[in-house]
Amino acid sequence: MDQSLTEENYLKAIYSLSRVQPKGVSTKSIGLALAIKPPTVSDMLKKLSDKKLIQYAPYKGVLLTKSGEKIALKVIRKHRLWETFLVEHFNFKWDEVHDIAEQLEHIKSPELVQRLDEYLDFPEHDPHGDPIPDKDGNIKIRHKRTLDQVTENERVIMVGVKDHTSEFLKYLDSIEVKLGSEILVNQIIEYDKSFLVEIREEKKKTKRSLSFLVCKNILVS
Amino acid sequence: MDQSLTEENYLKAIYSLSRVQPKGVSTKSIGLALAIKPPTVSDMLKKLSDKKLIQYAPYKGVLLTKSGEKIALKVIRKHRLWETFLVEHFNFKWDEVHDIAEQLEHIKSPELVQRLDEYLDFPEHDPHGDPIPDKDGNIKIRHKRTLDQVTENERVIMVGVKDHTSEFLKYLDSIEVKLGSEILVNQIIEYDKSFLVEIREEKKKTKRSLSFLVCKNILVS
DNA sequence: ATATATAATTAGACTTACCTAATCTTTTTT
DNA sequence: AAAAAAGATTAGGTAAGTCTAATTATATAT
Repeated sequence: MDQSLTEENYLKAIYSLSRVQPKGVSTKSIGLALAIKPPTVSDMLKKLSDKKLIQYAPYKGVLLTKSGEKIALKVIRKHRLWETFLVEHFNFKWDEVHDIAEQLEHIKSPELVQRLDEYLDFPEHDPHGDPIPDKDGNIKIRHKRTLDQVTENERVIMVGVKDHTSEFLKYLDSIEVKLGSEILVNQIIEYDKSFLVEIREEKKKTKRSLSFLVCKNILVS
Repeated sequence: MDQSLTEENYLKAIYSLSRVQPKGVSTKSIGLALAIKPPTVSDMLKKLSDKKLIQYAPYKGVLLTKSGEKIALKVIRKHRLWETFLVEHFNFKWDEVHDIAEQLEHIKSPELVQRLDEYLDFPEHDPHGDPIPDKDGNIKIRHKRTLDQVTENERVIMVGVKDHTSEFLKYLDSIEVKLGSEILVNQIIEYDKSFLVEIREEKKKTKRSLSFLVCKNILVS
């Protein structure tokens, strides 16, 4: 009862999209996410539906069933564990691990995942701050604010990113914003909604101006 | 110019078979090695030949070209590095790693292979004693004797296995024969060509009887 | 040296995962 | 409420990698 690599990718995409569109995910959006044309997506939805991995009625959006979600979470678990491994043990940077993890997440060996989890001492978050589902598929989804929702004079901690692209992550590196950084919002500029902040890292304090778009993609607690 | 997973498996199989049949590998034997029927193999040989990865003329045996060999060695390198990693860092036993490495060997990321190699401190042999090609594809092939070729009263060191099946490896575990074990050949029984040996492991000496078949599959130096 | 056995290839078909073009459905606009 | 736009599906086709059945080529044995 093993899924193909392709099926796993569809389930993962549907899982991610359903967090944004909880009422149902469109064929089109799945196609966009996976760079696949809608008719192909349509065929696959039929197939996943036959396998009872998604709830699907033609022309309606799709959602994962319990068993579909279980599989998606397993793949996401592997992806995030491998990313953690690559950063912590192989010295990759957080912007370099996505493509490799995209391959490693499809390795089929429950025993290997278990050993990996142990080796990393059961991490709860990956290098981007995303929660790692445990081996039973439980995932701690804390609803986090983005930095743009923070008010003036608040002090917050950076705990994740919404944009996972290499470009964004490298930009954060360049301005020395990382997971755990303390961010003090000094002033919000009305005109362009940019934020003047102070970033505090053990002993080092740096003042920065962050654009609205950047703030939108920084998760804080 | 990347090979498919399937193509990589064919190249690897041809590489291994050509060590035993250096004049050329038959379609049939490739099929047997990969559990694929000869007509399918025939098609693939055509394709690999078009890509100049093998020397192939219908009805003659095949051999790898320089570039085909280079690819085969890269895959073998990855396989053996991953096996080493799994045993040394994830506490897998030497009979458990083959199937997982069979998947990991197809991960495409030169950077990852490099980091893996560094992490392992550039190992020269995998957990079964097989040599690991270096990053330029150089492999140290020492012609090793099998234990059955050893004469009475010789003292040798176990350096590898010819049979890589889980069954054989577990049998060796059960009689406490491992890489590095010192083996003293006390007597060779004419009747069934079995060997009476003494296995020396730091302080422990054990007398054993090893069948001809077992001796045939133990490599020594 | 011919007959037979073995090996390899060709022919035709299937599955998975993709595509384009055409045809519905549904939603949005006017 | 009808027309237009957007979205989804159907129809038919392609490539990779597999198969079986039939054919052809080579090797072996009398």
